[in-house]
Amino acid sequence: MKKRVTIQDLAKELNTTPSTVSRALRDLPGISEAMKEAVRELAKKYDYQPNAIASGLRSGKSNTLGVIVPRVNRDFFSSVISGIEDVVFEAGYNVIICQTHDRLEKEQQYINTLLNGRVDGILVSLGLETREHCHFEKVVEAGISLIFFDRVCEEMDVTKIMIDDFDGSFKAVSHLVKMGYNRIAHFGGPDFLNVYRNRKDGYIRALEKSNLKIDERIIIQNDLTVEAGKRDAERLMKMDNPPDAIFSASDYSALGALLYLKEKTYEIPDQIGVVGFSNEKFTSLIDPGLTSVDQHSDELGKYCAELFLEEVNRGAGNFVPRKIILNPKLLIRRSSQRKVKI
Amino acid sequence: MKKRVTIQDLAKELNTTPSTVSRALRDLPGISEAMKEAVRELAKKYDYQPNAIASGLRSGKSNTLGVIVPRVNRDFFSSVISGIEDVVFEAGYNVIICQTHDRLEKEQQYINTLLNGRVDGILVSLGLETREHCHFEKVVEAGISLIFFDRVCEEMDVTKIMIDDFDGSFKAVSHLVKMGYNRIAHFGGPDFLNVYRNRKDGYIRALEKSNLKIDERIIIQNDLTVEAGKRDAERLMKMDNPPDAIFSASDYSALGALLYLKEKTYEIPDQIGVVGFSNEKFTSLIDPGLTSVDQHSDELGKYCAELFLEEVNRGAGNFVPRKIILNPKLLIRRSSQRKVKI
DNA sequence: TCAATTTACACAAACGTTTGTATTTGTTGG
DNA sequence: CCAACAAATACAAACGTTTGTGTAAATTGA
Repeated sequence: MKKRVTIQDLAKELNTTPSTVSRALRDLPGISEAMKEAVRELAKKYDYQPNAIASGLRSGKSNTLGVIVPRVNRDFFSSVISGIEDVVFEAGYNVIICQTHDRLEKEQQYINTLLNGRVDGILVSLGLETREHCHFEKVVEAGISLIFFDRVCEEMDVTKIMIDDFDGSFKAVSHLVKMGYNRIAHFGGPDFLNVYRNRKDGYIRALEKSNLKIDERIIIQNDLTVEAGKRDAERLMKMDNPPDAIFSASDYSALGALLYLKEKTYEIPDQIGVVGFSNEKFTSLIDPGLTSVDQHSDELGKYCAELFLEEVNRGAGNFVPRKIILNPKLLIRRSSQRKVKI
Repeated sequence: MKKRVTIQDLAKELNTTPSTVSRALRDLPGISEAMKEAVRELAKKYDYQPNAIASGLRSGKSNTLGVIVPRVNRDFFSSVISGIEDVVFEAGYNVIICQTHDRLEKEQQYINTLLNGRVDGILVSLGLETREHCHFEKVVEAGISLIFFDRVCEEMDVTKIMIDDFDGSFKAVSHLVKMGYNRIAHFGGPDFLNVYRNRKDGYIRALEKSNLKIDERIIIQNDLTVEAGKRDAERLMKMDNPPDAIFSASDYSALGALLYLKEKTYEIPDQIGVVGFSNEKFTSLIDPGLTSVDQHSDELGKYCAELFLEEVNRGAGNFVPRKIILNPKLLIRRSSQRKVKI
């Protein structure tokens, strides 16, 4: 086990001091070019690697960014993460990824761990259980930059970046209407999360605009899993007056519905249309292809990262929190393209 | 911006010293129960949070584990990561996830970053480009525990954990043979990676055992993407003597093949069978369902994590590197279940 | 030529812990 | 009652950087 060479070792060999070596390595002013060159050369010779921990302790900066998401195995989130990583890694930051599995407790735990680890910033997309936000207040109090994306905490005065869920829903439902569906059900998530409330509102607005009746009995709130989708599709289809289309706020419950409907040999899209949300990879692979709303996840991640970098570079005080809303895009696939309009 | 309370603040208020407080908090012997209680109480009162950076600097332990994978948006990897996280988080470790996107350069970069960040261990699954391993030697030299999973570096004398790719392939191909297919093509990856070499060997062995001819022309090496699958399926089907089944070392290229075949209206599985590898989520969603080999990804992640914990607890010297091989499981879906045996 | 300024470096403290050792206090046995 | 010992705590150094300040030498300007 090789002992790692430190700044002090370099200084000793050059008959100088750690401070000079440190400044030389970072190319700070006040050091002669000759000395800088000598330091760089020796550092290279010994393959000197700075101790990020020591540096972090002294400077108060860890060059690490924490990212908290419900789960990494959602294409949406893993794609956002890729976007974030691409940008911040270039700027010399590490990324710590934390999965809450939609559990509030995990979220709180991770916030603590990240604060203890002295990350320079935290990017969060809320879990399904999160209705309070005192754990996030701690982040702000600690002077650490906090940015929400997608599922945001609206009460907090920090930067948020999301997509226009209302608009995405509105487009999706308007498309269904245009295809001739006129009794459109909705699967939504908890109302306290911006994304699900807005998706529902967009759905309602689109119906209103088309003078279609809003029927609370076919607006269903569930946990947006495949299983919930199956279960609630069954419930809907067994009603006296079943819907002729389902617009789900999640691709997963849309998939559940689709699987149920296929099993029961409903004709999709002719008999019943299905539309999801998020443009998960599988939506283009299944049969029929599932119409969905793309959230520009990669772009969103990059944007998040850039905002974070700007915020840390400007210092907490000199940065005005902002809200950024990206326009989503409806991707029409076969599950909603009725050939025969009734 | 609230100043964080330190061990020294607590010591001052209790008229004692930092060392006593530190030991009290960690419940070390040599401190009276009364003092421990007082310290704990005050720590709670001020919501004292230990500075992990300072602790890491002094103790030489960062309580962080680095995980390097080709990409997080593969179900296999994201599931392994979940397994790892579940286990090590309980033990007080953080996880830093790094994506190489199968690029050697990224892999080397991340190794450096993790070493600088003084992680306590690194778990790696190799990228497709990795043929050398001096960047991993550095990890061992630094005395940091290194564990490979799935795509391992065979030359290195460290713990490796993988699935029995040979066996998985053998099972898959034997199944195809049993279903009556007798000209089975193979999509594989680079031979220098254990997983692809073994999958190919298993394929060959299964053919040999069934006295089927090995035809090099229908053993194809590509980059295992969907596109490659499409392209090479086309190539195969345009041969004079096309195969009646394709066994792919990756679900993605199997999917590509399947999409091409469906587009050309080949009957799957009757005219041609398709089998993939990894049991990606989409395999059960597409139509027809894609037969695939499950790698127990979650279990594998947990196992990795447990081995890491054992290794750090025992200290680098007192741990015998080992090789662990999990048995994979063939999941038979419709894409290979011929109703009519020819 | 000499004070004023600049340049290049050295010195030392600090970041918040952990840990080995010294010291104080209290307890025990002969 | 005092040496011997154990228990509880204090002291101080250390981890490897960064950074504010001090200081000598080199440079400048009149």
